[in-house]
Amino acid sequence: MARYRVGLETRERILAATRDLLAEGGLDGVTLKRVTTAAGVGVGSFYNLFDSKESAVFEVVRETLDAVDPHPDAAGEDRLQDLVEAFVAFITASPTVARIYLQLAGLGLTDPAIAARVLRSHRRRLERFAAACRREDPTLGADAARERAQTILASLTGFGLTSLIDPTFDMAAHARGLLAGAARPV
Amino acid sequence: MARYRVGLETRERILAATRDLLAEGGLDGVTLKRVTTAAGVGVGSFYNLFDSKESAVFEVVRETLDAVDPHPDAAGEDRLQDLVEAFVAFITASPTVARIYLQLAGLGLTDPAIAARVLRSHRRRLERFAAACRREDPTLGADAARERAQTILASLTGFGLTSLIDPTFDMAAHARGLLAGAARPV
DNA sequence: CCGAATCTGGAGCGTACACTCAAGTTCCGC
DNA sequence: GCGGAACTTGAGTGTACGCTCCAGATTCGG
Repeated sequence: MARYRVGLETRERILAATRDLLAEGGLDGVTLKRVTTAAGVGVGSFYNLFDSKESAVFEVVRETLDAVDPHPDAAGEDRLQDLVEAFVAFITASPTVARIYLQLAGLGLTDPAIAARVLRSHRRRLERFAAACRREDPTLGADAARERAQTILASLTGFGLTSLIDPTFDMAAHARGLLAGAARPV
Repeated sequence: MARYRVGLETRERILAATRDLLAEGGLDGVTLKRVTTAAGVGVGSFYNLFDSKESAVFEVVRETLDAVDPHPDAAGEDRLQDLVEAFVAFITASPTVARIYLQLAGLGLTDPAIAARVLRSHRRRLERFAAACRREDPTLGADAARERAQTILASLTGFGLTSLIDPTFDMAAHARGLLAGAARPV
């Protein structure tokens, strides 16, 4: 939608404002008025550059999701430990954005298009975890690796959620325990 | 607020309507108009019996949370396995209500009063899990038992969340694996 | 430097929502 | 069966929201 240079810059300012508001007050904190005010932009300009409020929010979330994966180009080489640590860092470093991810993930979400994208992102990460599992233990079959990856990723998600609920929960420590447990044979 | 018999009955009808709407369309599906229409009650009556929409919703969630705990009077006797199975049943049997719980739990929640109640409910369940852990392995210290309980409960939460995101995720199977892992010495 | 495409702003639209209020009705202890 | 508290009602209030519209300004290829 943006063709001229000014348009692209405005777009960036809007995304930055959306990101800030998201981090500050969660999904409910993002309203059109606040976004446009924070970006110093008219409402009309917003709709010249985005289809809807939701599309701007989703773009920010997508960027955040992509950012969590460490050097995705070298996905074929990362170790399980790196993936786990990256996930922990994602949750602990930017809890509000993580909260938004979990919120979008399946909770109160009515838009099936967004739900589908979240699921796709989840599956992609799952495959990456599974590959790392196989690399860690080459004797593992494809199915067994996927099972283990599912367990680890689901637990990690739960750890993240718990750390948002209960500030005393030490996510990093539990994640380490998870890794130790996963290394042991079942 | 309700003293007369009619008042108590109306209150029950409102709660039932709220419960249905919650299960049907999530938090967003609950509006004052829908609740009062479904309950066959005027808006004014609602506010004669509840402080706010939120308080009615929270009461339903609280009841649901209480319902998940098996025979809470005999809390001193239940086995870890029972607690885990009850949690799994809670998620799989009423996914929409479970979704609402997770939503309230920390995601997009701005009301600190409700956040505090969710945390309290979480802590209560945590203590129960910890006690069951100690009963299962009496050599466990209080702190070690609480750690283990935290791991199990957080993983369970993650399993529940994942099963809401990804329909192919088999929560019951992973919960069994969790139990087996917890029984093994670390 | 022209003009068509792009960008800008913000008043205003329609809608949905939670909640109030005042007037009338029912309940129930005495 | 009296009286006051509890209950009921729904039109109305205020507010917030996402989004449209469009006239005028700006950009930039030719």
